[in-house]
Amino acid sequence: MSIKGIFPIDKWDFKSESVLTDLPLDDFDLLMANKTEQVYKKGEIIFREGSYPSGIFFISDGKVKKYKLDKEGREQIIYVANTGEILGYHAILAEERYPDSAAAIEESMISFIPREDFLETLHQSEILSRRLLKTLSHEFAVLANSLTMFAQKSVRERLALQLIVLREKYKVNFQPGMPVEINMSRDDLASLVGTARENVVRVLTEFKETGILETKGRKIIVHDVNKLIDMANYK
Amino acid sequence: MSIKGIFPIDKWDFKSESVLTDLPLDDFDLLMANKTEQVYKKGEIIFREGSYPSGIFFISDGKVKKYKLDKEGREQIIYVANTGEILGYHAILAEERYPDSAAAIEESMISFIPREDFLETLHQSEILSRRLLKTLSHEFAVLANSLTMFAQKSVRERLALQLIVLREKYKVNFQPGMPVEINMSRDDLASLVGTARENVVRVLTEFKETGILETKGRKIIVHDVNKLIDMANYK
DNA sequence: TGCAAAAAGTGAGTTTTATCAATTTTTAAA
DNA sequence: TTTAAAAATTGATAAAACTCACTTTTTGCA
Repeated sequence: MSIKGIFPIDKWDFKSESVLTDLPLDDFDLLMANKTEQVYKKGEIIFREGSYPSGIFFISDGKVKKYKLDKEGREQIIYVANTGEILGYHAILAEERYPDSAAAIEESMISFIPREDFLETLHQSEILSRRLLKTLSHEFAVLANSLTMFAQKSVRERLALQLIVLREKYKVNFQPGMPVEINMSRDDLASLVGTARENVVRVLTEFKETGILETKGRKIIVHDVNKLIDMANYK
Repeated sequence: MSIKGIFPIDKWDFKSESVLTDLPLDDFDLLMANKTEQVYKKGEIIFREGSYPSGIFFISDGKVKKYKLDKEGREQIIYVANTGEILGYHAILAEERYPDSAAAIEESMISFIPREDFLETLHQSEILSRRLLKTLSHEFAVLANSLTMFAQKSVRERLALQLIVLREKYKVNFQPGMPVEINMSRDDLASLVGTARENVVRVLTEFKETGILETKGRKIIVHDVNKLIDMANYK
């Protein structure tokens, strides 16, 4: 059985991939006219909170964390964006500075589309505009879920929940029964779950002892998603 | 000095009032053609999470909490919407069910605009579409802030922060130096701050003892916003 | 206006989470 | 492969937050 039958994964995923796929050719060409592509190494910053947006980014391949730093420098991950998703459109559409920072969490291939091209395409294309409205509205639901999770769930429940979500994001050429390796540093995991690294490690140890998962070095392999769903205590 | 000089209140406010104000007359008329107006008493539910959206709502006067219930029935307030703001558009634009519930937290006058009228106006009006994109993108920034607050701030800091924000929302015919009465139940405050009622009461007592605020029955009057900003420990 | 119900407030004990100080393991570069 | 640096892990203690049981105050309605 797919995860969708047992867990509402949609409610934890932005789905911004669907914004650009199968856009009418005219719109797509206009948008991509001046795109430039670049490799970002693990840890490299794509844009910084508070700076002025110069365009949007498309993840051809890789994973990117969207995060905020508080004044003590503590990082909070808002969302992990995957291959096919776009970044940086919020700031341009809101006519504000970037509300968060973005950095690659693994080596990633990312295209840059200049602000003017994005806005011009948006002006021309009702489909793009409609899709952005749809995606942004869906994002509202996702963030409302995350917010509620942070406000109401324990560290153990939050980690269980995020592992379920991460497992989906780390699927590549997945076949049922195949193991999925979640390859994320404990620090990133901690800042995704909103706790200290030590607590993540302790709960992971607990999950290992109950047979929910296994670790190989930093990699996490989930053996029992159902138990994880139980641990998350999520409707 | 206005609050804007000392605290970034914009980052905590959706600003959805700006969506409908001064819309071109044609668009506005089309949108309002079949609107119906209704009074909601304190506590009355406007829509429920998980149900299908039949239209959008406009708050002519009053205040509305947007919230989610977990499976134990514990409530988490996502946002407090004020006079002039609109509600319920996320679900329609995302083509999903309502991601949260909405209920009046004081007697409110609210207009209902049918889904079809909203969508037709959106189709006709590039301005409406642009404004929604702008508002939704701004909301992303607000929710990212809230999420980070829940993940990183203590109960005391969160309560201080929310009191600063609530004080702005409860301003009516405000003149500098005038007292602002925040009239919200301790239960609602607790579910806004993401803690138990008892903790809200304890921190409020502490704030009273340090002269930050005063209470009159359930009403809270903030005397020293600057100290509150200090307590919130917010950049 | 009085009164019952609801809401607010208090205290004590327990659980959860954070913090600090280490040690061990893993990673990646030479 | 070796090895130094980075990352992960463990343990102990302190601080924060939660829960339960209860008392007091406020509210809104008869």
